[in-house]
Amino acid sequence: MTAWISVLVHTPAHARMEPVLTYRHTEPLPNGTLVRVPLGKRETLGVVWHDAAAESSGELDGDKVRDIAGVLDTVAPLGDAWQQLMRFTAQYYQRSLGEVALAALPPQLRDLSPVQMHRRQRKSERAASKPSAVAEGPTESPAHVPTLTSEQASAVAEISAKEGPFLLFGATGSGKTEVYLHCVQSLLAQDPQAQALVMVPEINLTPQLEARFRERFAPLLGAQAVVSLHSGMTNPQRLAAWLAAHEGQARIVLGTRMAVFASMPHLRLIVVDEEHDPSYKSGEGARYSARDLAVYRGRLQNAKVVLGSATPSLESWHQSRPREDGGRYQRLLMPGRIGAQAQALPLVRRVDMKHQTRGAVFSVPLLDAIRACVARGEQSMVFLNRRGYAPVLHCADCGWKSECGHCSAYRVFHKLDRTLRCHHCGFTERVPRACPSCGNLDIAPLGKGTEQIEEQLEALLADVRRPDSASAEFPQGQAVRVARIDADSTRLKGSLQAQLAAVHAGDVDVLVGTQMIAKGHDFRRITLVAAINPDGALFSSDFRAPERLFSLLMQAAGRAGRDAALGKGSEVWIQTFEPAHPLYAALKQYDYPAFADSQLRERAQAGMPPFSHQALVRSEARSQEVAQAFLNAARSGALQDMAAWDGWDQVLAQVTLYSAVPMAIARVANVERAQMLVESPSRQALQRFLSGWQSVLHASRALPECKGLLRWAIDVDPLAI
DNA sequence: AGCACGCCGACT
DNA sequence: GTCGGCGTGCTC
Repeated sequence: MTAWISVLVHTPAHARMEPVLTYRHTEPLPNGTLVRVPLGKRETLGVVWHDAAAESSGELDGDKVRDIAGVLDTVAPLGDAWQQLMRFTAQYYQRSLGEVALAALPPQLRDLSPVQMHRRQRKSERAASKPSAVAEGPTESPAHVPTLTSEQASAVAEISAKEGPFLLFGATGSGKTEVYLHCVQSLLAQDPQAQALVMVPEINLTPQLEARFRERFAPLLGAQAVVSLHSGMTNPQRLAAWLAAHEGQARIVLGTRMAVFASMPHLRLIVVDEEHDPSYKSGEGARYSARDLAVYRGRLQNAKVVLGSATPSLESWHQSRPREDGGRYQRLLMPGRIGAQAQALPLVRRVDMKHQTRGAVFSVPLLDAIRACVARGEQSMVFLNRRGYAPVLHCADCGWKSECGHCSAYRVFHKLDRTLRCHHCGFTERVPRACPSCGNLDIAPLGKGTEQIEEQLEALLADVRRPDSASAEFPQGQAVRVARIDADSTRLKGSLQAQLAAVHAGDVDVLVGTQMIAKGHDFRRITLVAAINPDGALFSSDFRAPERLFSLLMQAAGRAGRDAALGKGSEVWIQTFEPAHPLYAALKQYDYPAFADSQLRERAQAGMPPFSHQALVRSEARSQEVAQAFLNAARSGALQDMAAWDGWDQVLAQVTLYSAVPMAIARVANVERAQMLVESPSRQALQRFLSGWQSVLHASRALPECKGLLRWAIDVDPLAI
């Protein structure tokens, strides 16, 4: 018997190829079956996909059809819900189904034959059934389960009683994680098969989350019931975790945005922690938002969705307005801080830099406060979102600046290894001794980065001794220890964890860093947090910059005073030229709702998201002219060539196409980039427009004026414009 | 996306 | 003389 099998393979949208190819097999195969198929000269992974909508339309001569090379029949077929999630993702983010579905599977699935696959599964079965391993003990004593505060308890109760999706608006330190743990626990207790998915924005945050969930659930369910899924894992680890989720042994899946695509047949709960975090939006391939897909997936699989944040995205905040005003999420409030909750939140102090020495990195009052903090034996955290020593090197004589030859950006001065480095293309050179343009020896750094902050702090605190540090070895007491944590200091694997451990151990008095240190890490002894120069975001052309700044400063502030005993005197310092700015005023009151509401009013007035929906088409070429020509050609194609399409005028009437502009950094690694904004008050109209426009975009590529176009891509719901 | 074929520049 | 750059074309 011969059956014709439709198979989805990894094909990007721009390849002129049907997303589903037809193969021959001895028997019919159910949808979602993983197969290996010959494709050209190679063999590749495919998913059986009989779908009326995606079925290859054209006639195809029988002798072209090849046989399926193998069926991965030890793996259960991917379920309907997973297939539907792939269809939705592909359609919403304007990518081919093949690309989305195959990219959502663990990479190693692509290289394993059915036999190898079977062996792999046998191996992990044996490992799972061996209870002797130390880490695996249901033998361990049951974990201590803390009693919930009344706030936490009522959040848990609401989540269990209502349908959601929920926006858990909880201040930093209000114990959101404990709410997640309880929700997962009651879910797993109710249903012996149920699975939960818990996502965090960053890989750095997975170890502590995993530790917390393991401690709580490994004694109840066994260690193999909790798995992680993120890009820091090796391919075999990822495959094993993915299979455990797919087969249902893994009851709890923890991970970064990619985990939203994990096959979880019994999924009943999805938690998106720090839901506002931009890391949930993918920047490559299909530019999906794992947070938005989580909400969709929850509806699809009848799973509860909990989005948690102390500073929700304005989109989610708006969605959680009262139901009678059209809100679709249930807003849950947890304003209190636990542990230190009796204490007030850290006092926010604004320093007016207009009244400080021009060019000074540290204002006098901030420096005094840091010195006092050190003298008390407490820790401070100094925060500047710019790594390196100085963002640019400058010649005062001829005006030369350290531009990158390949990008429209300056190379950053890194003093430690005496290099000029481009943060966009990586181009690195030794710092020249003299101005490369005029030979002047007097070239100077302009602006400041974390390296410089670290250096200056060491000098400014050189005379301060740590309290009670005098010993035989150090009769005068020990010098203040300044440490820096940023992408440069943590380049090596494991060095972030090591540096964090040093801070926790009290080996550091003053911690300098980029936003890396503002996120999630639970520093207990920090009582002073300072933002050195946060003003940049206030007048940025990016309309989301204030939202991000507020969130970042709230998170940074959340690092201070977490220890109940020290919490009382904690302070957050903001050095600013705009002390009266409403953003800082709202921050001082820790009043996210006021800030959000004022931002939303501005957005509504300007017709910006969430009151409109956006997509961006980006193009790359060797020249800016070609990059823009492509966008303009596609634009006129939409307005003219497609005018005859049935109903197209109604779509166009609801869509605004802006003109092509160079991107903020127009050239990166000698590639010119341009973009075009598409906007509509109706999400559906935008979707219809983009779907219809695809063919014109593809066709525009062939136009003579677009010769040399390197690539283009659509970004639906872009985060930065 | 892979992978091949094919036609022009600097090097073992 | 080759090695190798990436432009173009094809895959059931």
